[in-house]
Amino acid sequence: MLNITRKVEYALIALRHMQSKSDGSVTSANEIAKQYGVPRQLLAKTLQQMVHHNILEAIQGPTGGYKIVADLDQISLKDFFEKLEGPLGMMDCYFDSDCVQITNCNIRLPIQRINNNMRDMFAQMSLQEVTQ
Amino acid sequence: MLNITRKVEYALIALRHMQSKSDGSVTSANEIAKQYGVPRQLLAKTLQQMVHHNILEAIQGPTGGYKIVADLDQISLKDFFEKLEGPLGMMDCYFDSDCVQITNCNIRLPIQRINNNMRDMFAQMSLQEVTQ
DNA sequence: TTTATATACGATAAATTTAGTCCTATTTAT
DNA sequence: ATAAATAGGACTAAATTTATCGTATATAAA
Repeated sequence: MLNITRKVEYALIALRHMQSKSDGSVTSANEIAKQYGVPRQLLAKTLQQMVHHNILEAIQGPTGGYKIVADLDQISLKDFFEKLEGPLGMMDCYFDSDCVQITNCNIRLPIQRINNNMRDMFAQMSLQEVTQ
Repeated sequence: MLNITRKVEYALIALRHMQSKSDGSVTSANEIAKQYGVPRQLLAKTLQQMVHHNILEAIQGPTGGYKIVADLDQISLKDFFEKLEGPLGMMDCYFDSDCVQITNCNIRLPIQRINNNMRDMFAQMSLQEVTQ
């Protein structure tokens, strides 16, 4: 329960790996996939998503790859999770609200309280704290 | 991401409903199912699970039902979640460990750190705080 | 003592979500 | 040209979650 997804897992593995390398250097999806035994295509998509969110930069062509361009200290874990997986919350009714029960639901507020606590916690942790 | 399950949701709805009633009174699965539009059988199983964990007591036969017997102040949200859904954690590798990558996984410790923070948070919230 | 209405619970099916693959296009260093 | 990389849409597979089915047992009340 409350698991993180593979996508987040692969993203963290990749970031951590890249951080261990010298600053200018570039890492291909293949390199990470091989070293950590992770599916290449799925990993690539995740890396591309991070490019999209300005966490990584992509260099194309052979000898290409990815490198970190964001300051991971400035990215909260909450933002990171949400960039990769969308809204972070314990119940969907706060986001899509196609819940028909909404009028006589007696736990909206209680759950929202849990939600806020969890979001606050992840908002206070930086990505750097996790990948360093 | 990081959603709670329906089971937990239904359990919270049920507890909250029961708390709003007078102390000796009994609530049937049917009553809750109808009032909140949740599937009766699944709800019933959840209630039975709570009986098993000494949160509720079941009274059988017609006029039977369930009532709260535990002190919800004394049950942490962490324990509650784990009673219903098993170990609370962001990655399974801490529980089943059939992960072949374990030796060259570079994020075990970082994730464990997140894990612990999350578990601590839920350990500090009581079930009563949520259902009151 | 029959009936109706509960809980109890194993087995299974349906639905949803997550994970992974396939395929093709584009970029670019050699 | 070629090979090795990113980019990304479409699709399939697997896993998990959610819901249902069916049957047994308990018991209050007619």
